[in-house]
Amino acid sequence: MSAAKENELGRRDTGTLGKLMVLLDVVTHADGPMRFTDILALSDQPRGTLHRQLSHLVEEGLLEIDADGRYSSGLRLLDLASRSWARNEFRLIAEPHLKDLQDLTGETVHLGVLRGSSIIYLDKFEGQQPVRMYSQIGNTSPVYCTGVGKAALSILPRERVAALVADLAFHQFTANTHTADTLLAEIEEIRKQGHAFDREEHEVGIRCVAAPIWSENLSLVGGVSVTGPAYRLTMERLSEWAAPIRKTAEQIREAMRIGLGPRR
Amino acid sequence: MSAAKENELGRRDTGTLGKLMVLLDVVTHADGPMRFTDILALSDQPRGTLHRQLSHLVEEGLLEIDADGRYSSGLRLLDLASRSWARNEFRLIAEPHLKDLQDLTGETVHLGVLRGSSIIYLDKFEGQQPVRMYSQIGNTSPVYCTGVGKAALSILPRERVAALVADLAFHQFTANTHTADTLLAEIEEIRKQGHAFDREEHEVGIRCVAAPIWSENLSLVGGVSVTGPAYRLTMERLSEWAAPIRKTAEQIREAMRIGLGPRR
DNA sequence: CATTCTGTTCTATTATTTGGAACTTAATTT
DNA sequence: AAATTAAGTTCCAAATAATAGAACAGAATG
Repeated sequence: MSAAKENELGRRDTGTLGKLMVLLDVVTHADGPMRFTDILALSDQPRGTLHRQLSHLVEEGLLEIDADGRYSSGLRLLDLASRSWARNEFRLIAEPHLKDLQDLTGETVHLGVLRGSSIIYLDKFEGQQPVRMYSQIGNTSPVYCTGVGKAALSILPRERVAALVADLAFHQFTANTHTADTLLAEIEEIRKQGHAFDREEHEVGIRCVAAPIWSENLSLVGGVSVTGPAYRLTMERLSEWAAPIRKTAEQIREAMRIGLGPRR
Repeated sequence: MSAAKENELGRRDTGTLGKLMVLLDVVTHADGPMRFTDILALSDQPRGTLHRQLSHLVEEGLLEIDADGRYSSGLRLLDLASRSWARNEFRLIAEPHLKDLQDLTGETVHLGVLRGSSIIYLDKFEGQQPVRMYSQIGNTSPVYCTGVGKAALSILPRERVAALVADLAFHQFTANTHTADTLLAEIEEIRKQGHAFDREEHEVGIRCVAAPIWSENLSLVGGVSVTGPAYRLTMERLSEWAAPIRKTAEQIREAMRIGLGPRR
């Protein structure tokens, strides 16, 4: 894992909080609970310092330490995130439209938002019921291999896309996963079409269509998608859904203009 | 809101992180986005100090600030929590047992854990039944009006329960919500029975049965519950499920003893 | 146009964090 | 079982970051 290397990559790691957040990242990204020494090896802090930093995080419930002295992330994060999610304005505004789209297509509908070079999934409507679970919500995926990600990139100014792509490490998830060049080419296509496909680029057997959503000043950039198994979601079927999904995205954008702008 | 008062109530608010977490709490507990001045009124920091603190939180993605300068909680929390949830050992161990219980009862099954004087819901298996309850993973509820909460208290030493109850503010959610005295009395009952009922004490029309789960050193205390609408979950029905739910709790406890204890 | 309200920036002072070593305690080896 | 090594914790002078308060700037209000 290159978690410790994040220090060098853009991320703020100065200031008391910055250093603590790096630690929190290290622990939450680990495959399982970490012992003190494991963390020490990844952090470039002296032992005494690290020990106090971890103690502070534990005291605040951001980390937990078990009987064996192993650290894992704390449940306070769940509480904070649960509130953050429940009150998220974008999600609240989009919710009814996502539900409508789910009713229309019968497939899984996702709402995602661009954060750095990842898409964070904010909501998901599956089958008959809204799933209020973190099973997928809160998950992040790379921009370059998700429908929502590519849709989001397509409405950013070209220079911002170029800058973002330049800093990206492309991991080849499937045979169809993009590289920098093919990604930039497809984004031009998406600009014209107004919607993006994921042709099994992230996971074999999974396809999706997505359309972008954005606020006027681009402070919020994301998208909606309809996702499902390739055997059911043929490219023809996906193409049929392109228009309705663009319409849903448009409706959400409009609702945001009204809903978020009363004080503007 | 008494968010700022938390300073006086036990919670650590010294140290750089402690102060920042108080702010994060204030913002995430608010009903909506807060302006700088709103936060200033609840915090006892000078303006300049508060300004920098908020900037740091925004820089780390723990808070977000919109075009109108209003603060709300940041999406980074979702990402962190999603990982925390996915890798939580207690949840992973309990998962198959919860699913079995759901299959058996057909009603909603919850897994909760005691944190301070609240129960945090860690997982939920929902039936196909049409009646939807408002419950969400990561949500917290007071110990005194939930089945899992009362079950959890019943396995704590009496002096710890007394201390916890003494510091509790009892909000009367329904006509059946406990007060300190009735709660302590019922906990004695639950100790004998091995399971707890929620007789519409939190929400009118919602009942549940719960059984406690705990680790040997009480580092983890929580419970499972089966919850549903009162018209379907008569007290007779709930009583029938008391045995199976105690069995599920027992199985999870056993699985934890093995699953969490290889290094012990 | 003056005035208040709101948010931002600056700097000497103060408090916290740091780094390094010393010190326990647990695990491993001989 | 003693000796050795590793793992984790505590301590304190020095370095660094946070604080308080005032001064500044911009927007909203009368």
